[in-house]
Amino acid sequence: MLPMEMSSNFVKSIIEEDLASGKVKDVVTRFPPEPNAYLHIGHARAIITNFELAKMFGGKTNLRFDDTNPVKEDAMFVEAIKGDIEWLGYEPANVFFGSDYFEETYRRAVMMIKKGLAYVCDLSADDVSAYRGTLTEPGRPSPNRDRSVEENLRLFEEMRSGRIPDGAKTLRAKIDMASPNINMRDPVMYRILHVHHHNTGDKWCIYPMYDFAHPLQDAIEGVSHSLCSLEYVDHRPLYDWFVEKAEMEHVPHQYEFGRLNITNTIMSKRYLKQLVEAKVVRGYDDPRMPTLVGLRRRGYTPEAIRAFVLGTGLSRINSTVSSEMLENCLRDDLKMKAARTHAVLSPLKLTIENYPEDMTETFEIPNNGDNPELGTRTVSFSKHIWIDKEDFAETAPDKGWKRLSVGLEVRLMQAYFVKCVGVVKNEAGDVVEVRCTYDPATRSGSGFNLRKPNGNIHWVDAATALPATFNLLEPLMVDSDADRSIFDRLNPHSWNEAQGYVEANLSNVPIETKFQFVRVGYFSVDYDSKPGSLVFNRIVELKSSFK
RNA sequence: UGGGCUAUAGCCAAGUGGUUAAGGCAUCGGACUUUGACUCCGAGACCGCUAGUUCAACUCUAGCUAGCCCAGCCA
Repeated sequence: MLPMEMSSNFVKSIIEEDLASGKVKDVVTRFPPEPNAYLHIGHARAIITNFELAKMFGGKTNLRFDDTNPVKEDAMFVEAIKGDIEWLGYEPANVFFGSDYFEETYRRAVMMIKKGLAYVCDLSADDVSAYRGTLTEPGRPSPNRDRSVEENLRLFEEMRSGRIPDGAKTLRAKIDMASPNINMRDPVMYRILHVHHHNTGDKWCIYPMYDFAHPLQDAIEGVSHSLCSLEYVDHRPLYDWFVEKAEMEHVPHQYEFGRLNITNTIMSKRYLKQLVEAKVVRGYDDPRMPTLVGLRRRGYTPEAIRAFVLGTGLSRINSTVSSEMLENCLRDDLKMKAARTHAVLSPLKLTIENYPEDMTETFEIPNNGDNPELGTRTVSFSKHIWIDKEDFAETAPDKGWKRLSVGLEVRLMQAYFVKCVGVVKNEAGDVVEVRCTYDPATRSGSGFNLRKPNGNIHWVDAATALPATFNLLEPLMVDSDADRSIFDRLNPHSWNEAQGYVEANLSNVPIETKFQFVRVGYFSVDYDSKPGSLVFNRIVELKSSFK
């Protein structure tokens, strides 16, 4: 069963307590992506968690683009990210940018200088690093640590004016160079970057660092619960310090949860970029990619992704969930929603000897036997039929064989029983045609029950079937050994194409339409598909206990 | 003795002193079946380890072990 809402977890408990104690009145969360990459399913977890949590408590969720580093960001991603969130089914209460708050952030920085809590530092990047100390040794104070408030004010203004080159000065928080938490050793608050910003243009040449900007942004927006991943745990003391020292009226709190990984799936932005740039994949929306655009193109539904995220829970552990879990969510979602039709992926000709050459029948059959609301469709039947190679073996391999073999009788689903009376082979000895006879008394729907077939197989009428391409997608990675290069871990068979046939009624299917191809799997119409040249992506296979 | 975080079945994950330790995925049986699907029934845990507190410990305490994170003018 698909989980429809978030089960018990530590963040939910915290919110319940905060509400009960009166510490928090309005639940406000936010999803703060940096606009520098396509979103992937790991982001989907953050999105879904933030939105569902707020929704559950009558709160709201903002989308906030964390655009404090113009050298890495690109406005193109802003629209892409908005689209992904909308596709997932969420609507942000507000769409903000970190850059909306540059003026306010600057004022707070000035305030902190006046309070003697921030200073302009002349150290180079290398020197800042050297002065910082190591994990086991304390750092040393910057030579400029005790500059006067007046001088700091003057220099900070000078930084802003544009007269100082990149990297020559920084504004630093005056905290504790001996702190065992390295984040507290006078972290940089502002750096000089003479770079054009996608929102603020050339107005600024100093940009705030994440550690300073983020808590202020949360505070300004009235965020109550600021969720982030585990690697920010060590930043929380800094977060709280900035909120307090910058005298923010609203006090947000940060809570961290573990990242979600999926087996056989590479999730880091960097690796995904490498795959695209090396042309290992066909783009960010390649149906093998774990990006939201990739999953969408492949045929994953927002409902399945939401069920997956809700079903895997939330904790302070970096988890690696089996990809089978995601696959199951897709099957579960499409089980009742998708029409079930016939497709033959590896065609083998079947000829019914006792069926008249010029006869054609049409059958009205249900689109989904478990869901009458999906209606019916008409399929044709005639002397020449395509079946799947896998459904035929000249001699049955074992007594459990439930398909067709010489001398055995199976049901062509929704049609007739056919009995194999012989085969035609080519020079190489491969079976190229199966010869059968059919029994008119066994017509589906007739109530015939005098004998049981050896199995049920799908088929399409060769006279009317449409040729189609099937993209049989497998994991990009076969090896989870993170020590090896991703290029050494690639699955050489991640993309297999099959040429086969589908029912004639699929001639005009729109892209992204989902089907269950009976006994084969769930498929979605690819973006490249068009009438006369149909392309289907296999989203997931059906489960099978057949070995 | 840098600091921090984590530890419940193969994978996720509830559980916050007293329950047969939820649930999902996976796996293995069985039933049903015009999908070897679905559905249904059944099966799995010495709760990281060791001491302790307690009538009672997955839950509290101490010690230990293992894994992950931190030394960007990235986020």
